[in-house]
Amino acid sequence: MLSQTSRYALNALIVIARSGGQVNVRVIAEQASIPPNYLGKILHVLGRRGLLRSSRGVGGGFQLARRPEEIPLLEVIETFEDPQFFARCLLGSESCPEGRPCAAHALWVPIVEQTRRFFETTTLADLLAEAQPLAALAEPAPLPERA
Amino acid sequence: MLSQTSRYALNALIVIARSGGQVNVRVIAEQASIPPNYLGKILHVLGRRGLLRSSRGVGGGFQLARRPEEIPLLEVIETFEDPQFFARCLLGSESCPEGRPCAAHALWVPIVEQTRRFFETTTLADLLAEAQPLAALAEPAPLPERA
DNA sequence: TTATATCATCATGATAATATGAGCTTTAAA
DNA sequence: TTTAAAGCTCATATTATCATGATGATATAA
Repeated sequence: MLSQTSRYALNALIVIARSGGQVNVRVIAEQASIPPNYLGKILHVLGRRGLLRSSRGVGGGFQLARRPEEIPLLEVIETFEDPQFFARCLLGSESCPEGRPCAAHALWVPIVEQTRRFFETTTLADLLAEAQPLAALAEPAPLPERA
Repeated sequence: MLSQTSRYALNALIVIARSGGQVNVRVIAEQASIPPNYLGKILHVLGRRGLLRSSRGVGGGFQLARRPEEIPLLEVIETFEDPQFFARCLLGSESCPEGRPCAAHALWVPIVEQTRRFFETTTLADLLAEAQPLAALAEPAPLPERA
């Protein structure tokens, strides 16, 4: 459904949000199991998109540019997926032109709309709410400070 | 959402179903705007899967192995997509292991389930029902016989 | 002011999906 | 029995995605 890149971005944002402050690429890469070099590029793009702020030098890293409740998943996904991601119909190679829909159009539209609405209304905060109980199960100290 | 290959397969099946009988690769490729060589390979796979029957030699071609009402879209899609297509969760690179779901799991499952159900319950016949009125609009003779 | 940690950027490689082309095999018709 | 139509199969090309590595720029701290 989503590209590997979008999944990396979402997982990285969860790690950053959970840290509550600034984290560097190496730490994010470790915690989210993402190749560090590739992650650097992804975070840079999220920065240009206005979702992250970065600072360089000793003690630098990335932090959220907004509160998690103000980051809908749709905004993350749009950054890395084809802009036609939700416009594209089931059978067509492009979006169905208005007034000349593909064979599956009427049947497919409700599914796409519901999916789009999910990404529009679900925010990073919702993922955190789901994720934290699990982290608590897995690790003794859910929010350890890092050097 | 779907790969190009799956979309080609669905569109090809629609053309074959509409013909009502046997059609050769060249004709299907023209009507569905699919590269003929690539289409040949796709149809061959659909044949091995039991969705199509083929016959060679002069006057040969492909035809449906079952009635359109008995061909759920899911069966076509499973032929070309990753088997994990519907098991894969939003954030995970694999399906969420039982008892250790990813951060988005509980939120995402209803969306996936609805989508899966769509592909399970929608058949080729449903696509034909959608497609035919459009063909009638576009062409004077909706179901021309072909040599 | 020097050293080091860190993000920024560019160039390159690996892999999978998509697509093409050529020759082989089977079948039906002349 | 010959011929040609058509699917079958394999080898190769193209493209986008995913990923790595090396170097440059910048900020902090000693």
